[in-house]
Amino acid sequence: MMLSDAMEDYLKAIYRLQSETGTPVSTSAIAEEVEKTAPTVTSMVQNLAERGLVEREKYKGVELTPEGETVALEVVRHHRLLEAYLTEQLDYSWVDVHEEADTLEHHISEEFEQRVAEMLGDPDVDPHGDPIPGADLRPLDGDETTPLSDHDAGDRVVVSRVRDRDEAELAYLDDAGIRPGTVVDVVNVAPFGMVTVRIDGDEQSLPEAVARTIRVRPARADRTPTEGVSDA
Amino acid sequence: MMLSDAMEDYLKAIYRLQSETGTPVSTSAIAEEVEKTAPTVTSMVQNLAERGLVEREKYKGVELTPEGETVALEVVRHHRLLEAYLTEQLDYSWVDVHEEADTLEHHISEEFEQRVAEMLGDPDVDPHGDPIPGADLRPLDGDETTPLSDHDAGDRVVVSRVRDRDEAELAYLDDAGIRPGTVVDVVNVAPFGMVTVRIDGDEQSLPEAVARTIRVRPARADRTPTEGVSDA
DNA sequence: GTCGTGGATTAGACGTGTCTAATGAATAAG
DNA sequence: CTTATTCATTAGACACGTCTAATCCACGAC
Ligand SMILES: [Mn+2]
Ligand SMILES: [Mn+2]
Ligand SMILES: [Mn+2]
Ligand SMILES: [Mn+2]
Repeated sequence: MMLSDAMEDYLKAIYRLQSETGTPVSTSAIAEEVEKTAPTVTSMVQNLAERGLVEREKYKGVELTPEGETVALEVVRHHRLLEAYLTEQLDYSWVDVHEEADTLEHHISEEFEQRVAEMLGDPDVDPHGDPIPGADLRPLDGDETTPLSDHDAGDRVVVSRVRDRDEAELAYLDDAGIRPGTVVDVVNVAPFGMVTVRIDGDEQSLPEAVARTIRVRPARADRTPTEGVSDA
Repeated sequence: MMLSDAMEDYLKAIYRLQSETGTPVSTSAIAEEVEKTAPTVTSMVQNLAERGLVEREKYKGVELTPEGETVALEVVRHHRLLEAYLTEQLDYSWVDVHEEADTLEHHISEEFEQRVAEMLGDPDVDPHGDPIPGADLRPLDGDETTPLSDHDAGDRVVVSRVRDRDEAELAYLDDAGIRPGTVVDVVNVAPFGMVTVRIDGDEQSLPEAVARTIRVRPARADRTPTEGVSDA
């Protein structure tokens, strides 16, 4: 099936929204995600439904079919492999890679995908900590991470993934030394505004808007997998 | 100026045809090069003329303006850098790179171009021996090479460039051990058909259709630049 | 239950790149 | 010169992705 860039972007958007909420996705949510108007989305969604890539209930919402999900996973795989490749092989900063990958994801061949994956040793996360779908395009596991802003003073957590779309935000995080793998101690959570954390001994405060986009997992005490859930 | 992939491809086509013949380019020649119908070409050429990228004389032909040539050179630079990059860094065969580059050339950023060029050490030819325009996009020098088929028995020549668009042909050349830099002794030129050559001691015959697409330069006796024209 | 309102869809339009069919221009052959 | 042939252009159509304006539907407030 020959799909346009636009169609791929809509499928990716629906995929993302669907994974976030678990429920059918609204026209307006898609419109916001792809930065198009609602009627534009309606007509594209009709098109995708005719091709069997989404299931649609009028006035209700839209869901990916298994085929649609596979396409979305392919695009996401391209995107995240490219991000990894650009940072590791071409010396891009993780701040800039998203935009470049967002275009290239639609234009690389299967061969390119394979060679890049091989060159990188089949990585399973991209530079922002987002999981890279495998070549088989099986659905990804559910996300176990929690927003940093949901944690309490005293918690010790490890940064798992950060949002990759906002360059200013990434630059901020980069500067703060926050990236996947960073160990963070939550020092204080003020009711409304700042989250104060300690990183590498330094204390600093993060606006809640930022803390909400940093996804973390519990730091198991000093890397000893004592009470780990299945990790194999 | 925001140009579509299609416009870039037409400009590249006009550029190629113009460098080959030196004269204004006909609608039908462009049509053949881009694999579109003549009316399609006419309308695109009108569009390009309105944008000041080509100079057009109705029923006569079309020529690039300096701005149009600059765009063409940019696309050609992308194409050839990508080909070099794919072969050198991603282990592509020179047989396959053309197609991949033909798409990607329209979708890489200036940053990508720069990083690739840097990574490769600013190469000046691509894997097929075609010159890569510099970052300044100055027009390329004229081509000094001659078709192998124009040579006579007894000539010793060095392969300079081969045609990159025909994968079957490239596979053939690859197999024959013919690539840029290969030293070739012309053993015999039959009036119509074969050109017999010696490469690395082995004699083999090439169909004239192939010999015509292999561009060579004289092998200066054993790499001693005695009677060289200006080479600095 | 009715109704108002917000979100979704339909209607209708436009720009782009492409096509086929019809027409027009340049030129080579007589 | 006139004409036949070839090549280019114009005319008109279509698919696609997008928009704005008009209409429609669902659902929460009453
Ligand atoms: Mn995209
Ligand atoms: Mn990412
Ligand atoms: Mn191209
Ligand atoms: Mn080439």
